[in-house]
Amino acid sequence: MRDLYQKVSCSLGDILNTEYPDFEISLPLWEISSKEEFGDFSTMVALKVASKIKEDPLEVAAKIKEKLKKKLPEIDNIGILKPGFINLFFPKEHLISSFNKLLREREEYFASKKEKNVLIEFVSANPTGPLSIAHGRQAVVGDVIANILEFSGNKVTREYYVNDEGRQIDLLVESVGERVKEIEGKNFSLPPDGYLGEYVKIIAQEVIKQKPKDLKSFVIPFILSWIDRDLRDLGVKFDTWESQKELIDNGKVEEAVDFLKKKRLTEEKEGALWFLSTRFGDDKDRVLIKKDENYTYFSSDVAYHKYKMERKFNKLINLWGPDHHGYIKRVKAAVKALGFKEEVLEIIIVQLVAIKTKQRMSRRKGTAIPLYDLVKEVGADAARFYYLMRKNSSHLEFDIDKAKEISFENPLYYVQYAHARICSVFKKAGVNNIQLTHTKFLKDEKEFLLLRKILQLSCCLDKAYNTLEPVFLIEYLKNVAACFHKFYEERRILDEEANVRLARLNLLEATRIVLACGLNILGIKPMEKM
RNA sequence: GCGCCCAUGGCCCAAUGGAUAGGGCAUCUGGCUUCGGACCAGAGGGUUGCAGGUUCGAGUCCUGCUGGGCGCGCCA
Repeated sequence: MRDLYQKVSCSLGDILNTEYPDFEISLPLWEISSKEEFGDFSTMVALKVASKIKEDPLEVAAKIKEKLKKKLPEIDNIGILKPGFINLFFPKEHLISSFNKLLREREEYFASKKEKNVLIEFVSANPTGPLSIAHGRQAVVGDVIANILEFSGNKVTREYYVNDEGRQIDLLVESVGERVKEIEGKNFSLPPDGYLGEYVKIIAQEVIKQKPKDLKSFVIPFILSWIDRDLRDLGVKFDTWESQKELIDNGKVEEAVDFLKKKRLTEEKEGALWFLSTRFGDDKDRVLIKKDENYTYFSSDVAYHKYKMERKFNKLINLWGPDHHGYIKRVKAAVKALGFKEEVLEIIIVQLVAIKTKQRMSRRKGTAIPLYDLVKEVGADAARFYYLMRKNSSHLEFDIDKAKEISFENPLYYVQYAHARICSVFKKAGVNNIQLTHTKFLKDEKEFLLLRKILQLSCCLDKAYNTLEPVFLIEYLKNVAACFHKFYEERRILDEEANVRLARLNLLEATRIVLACGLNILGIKPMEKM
């Protein structure tokens, strides 16, 4: 389907270039038809062109159709509908040959070879406590974006940036210290903005047990081990953990600041050192070194991004929470000032998880809902699927009191059920490996409905890849499952005569491959029974 | 005060300025002596927050209003 899609896109692009050179082409030209009666692919370029040149859309569509017919003689059915849509119907032989290829190559059929070296940084929550369910979304979305990139042939490094330096860390360590005193029965007083969560007491107990020499260098790794464990329980594993403290200790921050200084992009004023970020599109200049001679968080971030670039990645992706929205301009400014191309860095804002409770989630106040509670309650797979059900930019409603319903009503099980049903049919049929013949015995319209649907996976993956939105894969898998369940209800498989039976078993196997492929990319294990 | 985002059936969400505004949950009605009923088929439910405007065409774009969320540190 992918090769067909590309061919069809090129043909249409050529026609537009020669017939309507003034028309600016915006991709994608074709989209998967929203309804079966609209064929395999639809386009509304005729409408766009017509509005630009003030002609009748239907006439433009007719003209384009004639040109398309000449370029694509193998496609016998091209339709035009009401306002000016052009719809393509692929002949069955095309679908059958794609079907054969799919069965031969299996998941590989949908893979591609982009061969970029990508760094994706996500979660990066301060090590000041266990991860919350809000971080869970960042973790799963980042992980699945990484999977999508990997499946498309890129080399991907998953990185967690550890903010192990600064005021929040000091506050937490101080809070632990006071809790230690409390447990030991001494006088204690929590700092004004100290951390109030119960976990602080757990750490304090651990401190008493292990009696570390230095509190800070004990507490942070301890919390990081929690974070790592919670992420693994969710099925997310990082390749590298970059420490902010190490960037400072290794002189990388100093180096980055000096670099900007030498380029005369800094200025001393009011006792502080400022980066002239307004020269690169920022709203105001930013402090690099504070009056008290300490580096700001921003200055280590400049160094961090410099260090990212130096590691020879051709694409950097950052996943941030919406609270960092105002931070984008200054980091992009820094990237430009450091002499790198701005487009290399892509920043995705993943919205927070909205909680249906009166109280606001705060880790410091100890009111955040821990990620491990959710995973314990519903399991990693259901949590992952649920997290991916909205676009990155959409708020995700999350009612923790309904966590059990999340697992029971999770559409994941609709998809898993389709996979398990297919496995069950194979078990009943008593076949282990399917022969790749008999695909030519697919004749029934119901069969082709399902076949068309499963072949769309490559287009769906392209869309998810281009937009970095895993939600399209979720929607697609729900769609495939629905299509399969319907087919299963309408047509028998095992009690048909031999040729049809084998053809349908092949169709089921292809459907199973598609479902498994999609689920694997989502980091979810397909179930053979449930 | 400045800036950003959101408002779509009872609830949660879809819909690159384009095809009859779609789907899930909930409600109601049907469907297993037959490959798994965690399924399928069907029904009801909408003036897309309000008022204008732009055009062949507006849920989508512009202006104003109402109601909600968030960001605006030499915090991290």
